[in-house]
Amino acid sequence: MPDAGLLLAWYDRHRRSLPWRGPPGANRRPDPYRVWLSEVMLQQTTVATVGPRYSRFLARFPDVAALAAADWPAVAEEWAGLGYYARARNLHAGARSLAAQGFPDDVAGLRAIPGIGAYTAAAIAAIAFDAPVVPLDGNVERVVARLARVEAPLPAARKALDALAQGFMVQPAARARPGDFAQALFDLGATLCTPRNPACTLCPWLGGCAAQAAGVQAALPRKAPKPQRPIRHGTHFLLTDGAGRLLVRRRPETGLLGGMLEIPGTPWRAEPWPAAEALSHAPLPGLPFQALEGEARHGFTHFELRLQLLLAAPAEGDALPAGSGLAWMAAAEARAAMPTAMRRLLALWPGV
DNA sequence: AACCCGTGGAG
DNA sequence: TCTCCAAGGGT
Repeated sequence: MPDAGLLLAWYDRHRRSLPWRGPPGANRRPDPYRVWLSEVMLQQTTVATVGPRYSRFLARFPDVAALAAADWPAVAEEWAGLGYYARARNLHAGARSLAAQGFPDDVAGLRAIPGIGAYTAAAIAAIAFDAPVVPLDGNVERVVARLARVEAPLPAARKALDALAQGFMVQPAARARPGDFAQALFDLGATLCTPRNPACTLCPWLGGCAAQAAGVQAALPRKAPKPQRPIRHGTHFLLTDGAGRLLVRRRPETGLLGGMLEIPGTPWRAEPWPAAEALSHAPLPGLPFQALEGEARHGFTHFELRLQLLLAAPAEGDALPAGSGLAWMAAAEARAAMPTAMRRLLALWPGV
């Protein structure tokens, strides 16, 4: 493995300025809560997306105590649109547990917090507590696979890549600055050692890269092919009152879009719903529904969703079924608290 | 091990 | 339009 000092020297000149990073050369350890929040928010989510959302979340929930004291609807609203909502549920539950226990400062303790896996535990330990570990994320996998010219495809190659990555920590330069070394690897992977067209001529490790020497850098790391996504259909029911409010429902705590607000509708299945069949799932019986033009499309990780929308305006005073979880909410407020799939559905409605 | 779990941007 | 992918984790 090449010289860790070369990468750190490059990082000191080219590091990205990001909201969750302190000023260059800061000797003060960052707040573990902020590192935790940023790492969770960055899971499978781009830096560009996270930037403003991280700042907004932190302004609303500035520390563990504030997040622990919040109720779930407030946290869900703050996370709406970011995806992978289990992250928010775990963050919230974790804050409530940490508010009493304090923040663990090693990998094993961090790993026990829900939503913190091998990567995030290593990242927090390295960045917030100077633990001599290398967090293996997609960037580090790519960088290491190229340096060592690992031809085996992911995810099977992950263990080998992790062993190679941890090997950097035998170097005193890396051990002296574990948090900076981890973030240097992230920045290298994000700005130079990119998935396509890596900028090898600018790389501080140009001389030590086996893939570049062989001319195969752009083809690594190899990945197992992904299964194709099936299509699912649903029909939802937009009920409006005379005061600009919508009938909304909170989804079950676990599973897809768990704990988030939704427009009530049918289950999502492979076959489209004939209107007559869909109506048996309407939240209020016997209403005259009008079909809205068009279809909302939304791609999830493992299936493609196509939704139709039926519109009705219940008579004032129509009672909501007891125990249904249905509630009236102002349209703008509801939209802001909903996941993207539901926002797309609402966009079919000219009312907002 | 193989699935499940969101979203937006780049190419 | 379509594929790929991003500071992954849980089951």
